[in-house]
Amino acid sequence: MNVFSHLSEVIHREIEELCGAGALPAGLDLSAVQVEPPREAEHGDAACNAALVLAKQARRKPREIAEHLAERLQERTEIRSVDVAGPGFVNLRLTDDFWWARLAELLATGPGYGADDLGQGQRINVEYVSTNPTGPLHVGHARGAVVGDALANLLSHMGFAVTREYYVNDAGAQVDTLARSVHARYREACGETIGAIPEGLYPGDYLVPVGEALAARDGRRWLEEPESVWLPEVRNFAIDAMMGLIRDDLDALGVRHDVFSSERALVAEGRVDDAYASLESSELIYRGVLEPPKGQRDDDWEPREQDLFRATRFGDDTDRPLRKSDGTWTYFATDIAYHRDKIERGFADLIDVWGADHGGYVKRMKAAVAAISNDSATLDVKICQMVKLLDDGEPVAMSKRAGRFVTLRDVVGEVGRDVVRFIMLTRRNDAPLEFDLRRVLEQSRDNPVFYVQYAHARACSALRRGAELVPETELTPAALAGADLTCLDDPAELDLIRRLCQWPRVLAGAALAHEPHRIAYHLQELAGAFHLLWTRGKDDARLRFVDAERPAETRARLALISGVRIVIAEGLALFGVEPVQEMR
RNA sequence: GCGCCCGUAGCUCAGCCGGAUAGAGCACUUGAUUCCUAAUCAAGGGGUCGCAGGUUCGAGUCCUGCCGGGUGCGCCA
Repeated sequence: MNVFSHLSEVIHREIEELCGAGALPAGLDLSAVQVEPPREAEHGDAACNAALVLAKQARRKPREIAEHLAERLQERTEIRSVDVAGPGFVNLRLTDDFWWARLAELLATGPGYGADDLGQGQRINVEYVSTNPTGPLHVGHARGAVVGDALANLLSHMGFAVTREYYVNDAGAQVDTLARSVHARYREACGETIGAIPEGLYPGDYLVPVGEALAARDGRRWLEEPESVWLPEVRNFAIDAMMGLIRDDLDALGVRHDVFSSERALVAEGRVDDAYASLESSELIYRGVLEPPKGQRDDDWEPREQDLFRATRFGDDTDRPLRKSDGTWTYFATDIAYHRDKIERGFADLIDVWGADHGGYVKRMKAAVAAISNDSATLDVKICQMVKLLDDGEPVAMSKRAGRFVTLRDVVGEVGRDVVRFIMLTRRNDAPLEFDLRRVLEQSRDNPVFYVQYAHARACSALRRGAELVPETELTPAALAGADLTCLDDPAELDLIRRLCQWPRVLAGAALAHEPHRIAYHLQELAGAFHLLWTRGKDDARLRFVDAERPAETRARLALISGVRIVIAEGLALFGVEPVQEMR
């Protein structure tokens, strides 16, 4: 049960009955009525703003509405007390019995607690990573990869039918550059002396084995041919090699996709022409000349008539070109076709996870989605800000131009997949992220990965200990659900139960807002409440989790611990992180 | 010049479609270990929520204008 949804339903019903009884006018709009955990614990277990939001439309004083509502809520058995506070908040305090029943419910559900059917099978497409197939992934890419993957996990957990997608930019000039770079390495592999890699080609060493593999497959046949002959062949070979590299990188991170969509295929199948024709038939394309861009050196600028998409009709700042001067499509044009393709495949909800450098494209892409779907599809773009890589507080130099950048593989090798994944989710996507290679391995309070993992390990440890000292009890969650929990009456214990019971609400909020980082914060708070209780047991023997002299209390406490373990494990699973059983 | 993101404690950041006395960690000061892992916990100080207006019963949150930082700006992707 989502406690807050439950209370919200109860309150909605009570208000409607108040309307029916004439205490309030009929036909009130209750959409703004909310029940949420109050910031201050003294305000109770749940607070409702109904009286404040309804006062105006009901033309009553907030406190008067609150008093009416409080009077009715008082009658309910699960509610211990109701207070009208401040300007008209209705603060609810639930009985201990209610909370114990929720803990039992959590245990009876076991893994999957908090899962819901919010999405009701609604299809949603999450596109992430989508880096150009020109080299290995670096740490910056890891952020988008993890955010997209965790978001997809979360949405799937909450009842959405999620498709995880990677858009392969295998058309355009950059893959030609890739092909030329590989050809240089190929000549090298064939025994030619190539010297320094020419300016404008990719210099990275990762292309050396690709050149060698090409030589091994095709021998010397591309040495004497003109570029126009070898380029398409080498390009295909190189793209395959790069995608293999990228997939391996993603594997190392535990990130997977259901669909890889090829830009080249999209163009070849005429899908861009289709999208163009569709926009044209809606009279959203015209021949026009754009203003020169300001604030940057524009030596080469000359006014030119182009095919322009009326993006300004949909909130963009300027209309956008669809064709380059050589007649080929712009990146934006193929991207429109790609998003149109997603919509035609039956997705009304699209999420794109992009890097910070694409921030300027959000408006035009949203405009395009609105245009091609007649406003029936939504696009949410999650921009992931930069990752600042540090080593014990000192910035780690990264230079893509010199072909020297910290690869994802290096970082995963250094600190492990789980650490990378968790850290990438500890910030809002639009806030920059510091990633300190040294600090994320520290075993201390300020390392969130450790702190949460340690709580899980401690819970496991106590359960192991319980199995030793009270061998006659079964300690599976299902068995513990039947325990007598009434001794869990210490404020710290009840506080922990309440936090566990917020899990469904946290998941729902994170899923609807597309904000997986909220889970990381909740896990940290939960771990904190658990660590606190653990230490309390040192001062106060009555609160110790495992005590062979008192098997009934031990059973109840192990039930609580089992709940903690389940929720932390659930959260980590959504993040794709393996919970640890013990710290070493 | 324009767009987008950000501006909250000394530092790094939360703050959930506006809600009550603005929170956490780090750092600093002090304390807790014969006992389930002290790899932890507790207590304390620390704020004009960038600035100024506005909307509202109520603004860190919404609107407008400034200031500061980041990022991007026809045919590159």
